[in-house]
Amino acid sequence: MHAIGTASRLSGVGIETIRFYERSGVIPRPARAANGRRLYTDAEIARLRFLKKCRDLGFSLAEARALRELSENAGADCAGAAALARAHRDKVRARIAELQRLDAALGELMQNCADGNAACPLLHAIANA
Amino acid sequence: MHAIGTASRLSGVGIETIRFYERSGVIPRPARAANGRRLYTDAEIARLRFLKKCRDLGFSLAEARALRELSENAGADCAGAAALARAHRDKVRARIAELQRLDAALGELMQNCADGNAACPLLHAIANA
DNA sequence: GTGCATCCTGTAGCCACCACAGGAGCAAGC
DNA sequence: GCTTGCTCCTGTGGTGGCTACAGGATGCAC
Repeated sequence: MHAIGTASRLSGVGIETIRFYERSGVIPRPARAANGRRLYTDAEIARLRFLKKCRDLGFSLAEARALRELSENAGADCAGAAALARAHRDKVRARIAELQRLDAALGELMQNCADGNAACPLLHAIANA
Repeated sequence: MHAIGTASRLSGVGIETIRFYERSGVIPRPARAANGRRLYTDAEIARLRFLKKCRDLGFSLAEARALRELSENAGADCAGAAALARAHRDKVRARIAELQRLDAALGELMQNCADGNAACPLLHAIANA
């Protein structure tokens, strides 16, 4: 059984974040020592590590929670997990495409700026597009 | 002078968003009619359109506000605007690179899932990476 | 005068945390 | 035994950029 600081260090999830996960029901309430301090088992720390990896992969907290539940159920629903991951990858790709459009638009706007014009073409373009 | 609904329609900025911009000081408080309703000049509506375009280009509200101030000052500081835009484009590109890494990682994780394995390789990979 | 659209203020919710304030406990060194 | 410094506790408020009400007042067309 480990204190919250140790759990944080071992899982990579911040102390405040662990307490936030508990408050919002993402993880169950852990055991408490006689002095009221939280105590975490190795399994609970593994759960936190799992959540951290999901968040690092860009899954929302709700998705991360769903994946954790899928992984902890006997059998580990592979199809469900793959569907979640596919949907998430599609969102990531859509966002990439959107940002690439932005990148191109910004490039165009900045292009004429390098010419040392007196009136800024960038600001003018934004104002009058 | 136009009511807020007209200003919203002409600028593309939502009514609640216009009031939010006012509350947070992004735009100055407009004139009021005798009955207390907000009245917007054409210049103020143009300002809203400018902000909208900046937001559509992915600038933060603070950056949008800075650009607006640059554009309204006499002379329209081109170098300042270009610097803001460059910094923003760099952030956009960094985000694209990050998302592309995520895309690749997700692809790898999903790869073995299609094989119809009993134990889900995706969930296993997240749990034990 | 009746209905509907529009406007007003103020507050709360979204996401995923992060940063306190103000206090309590605990272990080590002197 | 006392101080120092670390960790922990609860509770609250802030971030960004809106969005969605509640509960009321007004305006305008029929």
